[in-house]
Amino acid sequence: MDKYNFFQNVYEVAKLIPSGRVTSYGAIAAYLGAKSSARMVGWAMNGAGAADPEIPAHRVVNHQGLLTGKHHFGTPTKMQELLEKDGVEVKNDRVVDFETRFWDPMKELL
DNA sequence: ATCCTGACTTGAC
DNA sequence: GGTCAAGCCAGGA
Repeated sequence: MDKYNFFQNVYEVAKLIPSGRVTSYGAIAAYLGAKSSARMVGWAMNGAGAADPEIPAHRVVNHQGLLTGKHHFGTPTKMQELLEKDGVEVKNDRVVDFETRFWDPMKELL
């Protein structure tokens, strides 16, 4: 645990993201108290596929709603497919109504 | 030990 | 309103 707690927290929060909702790295980072380390959230997500259960990293996008991490999936379109499968409409590598579908752990999870 | 890179964010021009 | 630059932490070479 200890310093690895951060990564674990990221996984926990990511797993709590409801279907059809998306959040940003910064939001998770802020919830963990590491708002200045949004990159670490993305880095932590690097082990999302290795985590158990697997982390729905496709529900985590950047603050713009852009599928920046889609390249880290099997294929560049995998992330979009997963999002659409969750009921999230994706257009031009961007989540439609991102602000409406935005899930803030600090407010929703609290 | 140093340098570079990265799934980000914010601020300034 | 778009583009550039800096800040941030951690890990790999």
